[in-house]
Amino acid sequence: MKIMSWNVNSVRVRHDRLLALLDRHAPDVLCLQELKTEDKGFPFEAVRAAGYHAVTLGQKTYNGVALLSRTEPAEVLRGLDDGVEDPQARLISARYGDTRVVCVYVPNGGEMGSEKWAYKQAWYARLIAWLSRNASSRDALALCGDFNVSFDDRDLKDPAAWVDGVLYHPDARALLKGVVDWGLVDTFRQHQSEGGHYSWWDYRAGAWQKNDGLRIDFILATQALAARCTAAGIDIAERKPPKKSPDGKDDNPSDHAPIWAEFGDAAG
DNA sequence: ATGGTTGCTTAGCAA
Repeated sequence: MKIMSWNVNSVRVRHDRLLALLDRHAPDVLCLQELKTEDKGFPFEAVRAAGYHAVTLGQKTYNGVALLSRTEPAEVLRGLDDGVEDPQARLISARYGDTRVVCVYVPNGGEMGSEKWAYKQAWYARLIAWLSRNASSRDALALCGDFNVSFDDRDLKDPAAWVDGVLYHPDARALLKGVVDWGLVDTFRQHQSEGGHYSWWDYRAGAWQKNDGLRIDFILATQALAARCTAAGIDIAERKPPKKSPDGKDDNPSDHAPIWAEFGDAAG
């Protein structure tokens, strides 16, 4: 089973790239974040024609998440569903066979001390509560998406430049640790211990050209699932800006690269 | 350089 996750940064602008990604990787499940459209703007027909089921939690302008899959999803859950008044579409989950997949777009957090930072802190706490309500760390579960936090110095080109910000402040790292401590393993680090592997490069200031990136997208697995993880990686080629085409038609990449993890079949 | 770029929605916000 190959699980992928991609912050697509507008599913409408990335329509052709999405179909190409499905063709290139043939994932069993693809988690998408930042659809930036309501459900009616999602390309259901094209995805179905490519051989995928799709369940979505869209939102106008911002956020929005989806799960694409070869097999039919079961037990689809939308939103944090905790009684908190919150219009932001940031979580969708479904079960595929024995494995529950959770797709999240964690809030960025703006600046430390801001209202957005408070929302990010609260959202992490609500996510852990959601996990405890809807799953067990003994189950096969993959929590995938854009977590807007890096784990450690290996995950950033320039840790000093980010340590006071919402993506890498010690208080931000503590939020991510809280999720991992619920009972999850970073599948990428099961297979790669070196630094210099990133999943997001700011569009601004030539970050891609300087490889000034951060690894903030993860596929986190419970021990039951992580034990079957045979490989994991990042498709950085998808992030590479293409040569300007002669007709001037934009074919920009998302600012995030897709990430993936492969899992063997469950024993017995 | 309080900068830079992209997307949604149309001048300002979010990332």
